[in-house]
Amino acid sequence: MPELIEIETYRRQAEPVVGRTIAAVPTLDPLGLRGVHPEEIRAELIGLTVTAARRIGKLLLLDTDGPTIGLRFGMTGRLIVDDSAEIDRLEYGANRDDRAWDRTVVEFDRGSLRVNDPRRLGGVELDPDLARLGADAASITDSALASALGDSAATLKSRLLDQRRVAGLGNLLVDETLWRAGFDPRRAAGGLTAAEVTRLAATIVDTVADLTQRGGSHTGDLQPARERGASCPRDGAPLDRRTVGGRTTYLCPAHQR
DNA sequence: ATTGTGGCCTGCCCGC
DNA sequence: TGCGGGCAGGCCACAA
Repeated sequence: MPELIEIETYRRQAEPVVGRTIAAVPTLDPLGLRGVHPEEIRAELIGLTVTAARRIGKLLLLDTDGPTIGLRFGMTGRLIVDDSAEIDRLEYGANRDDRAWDRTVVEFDRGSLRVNDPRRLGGVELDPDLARLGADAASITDSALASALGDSAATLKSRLLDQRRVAGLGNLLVDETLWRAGFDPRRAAGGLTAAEVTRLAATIVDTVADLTQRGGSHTGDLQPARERGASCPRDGAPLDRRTVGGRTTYLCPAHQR
């Protein structure tokens, strides 16, 4: 999916719909509704006026004068507001805008919003439980990261990917951050010293800011080396490709400890 | 409770 | 050119 950086772009894109009223919801993919019947959500949505566009982690929130609308984008979801998309290409996503992949379409009194998601892993939820999300990675503090890592025996990477602990990081951002900070993703999350937690928190914040400026989660320094047989862009050592936290992981055995 | 695994979906890319 | 296999930025249910 788009990670925190892309969802923040979507949030800015969605700002113009604040103040608009939902007139119709012609498309709602049942697959993304967690068992709730499309008609049920449609009935609740029609007539609502959007009051704010927020983001927590990878969750886009549209507040209204009724329930809050939560939009998730899965791995391939893109947001199109008033028929224009700011991100027209996603790493690993399809490069076309096929209307057959529209999973959510909302028509307002003026203009529209749609989620185009070939792989159908995103979804819509009303009044999502925000308590299930950890501190937002873009501004995470030392102490928030320390409590997110806790004394966990799980790997550092899996803990950083766990949205209940730290919200917003996906596979690419975690690999980039750990590579920059020089941590082995397989280390126990609870095994970091206080100084290491401080260094990691700073690297997370800096990396998110840096890649935001560059234009996306896929613009990291490690990214060009995310392929078999590649070498570390920092020290030239052969990169290691393995599964950590259930995800494909690239790491440098020479400088990530 | 915590941690790891498998599966959901579909498009794309590579090699034969 | 066509086909099959492997891959994918997320998340959830489930099992140990």
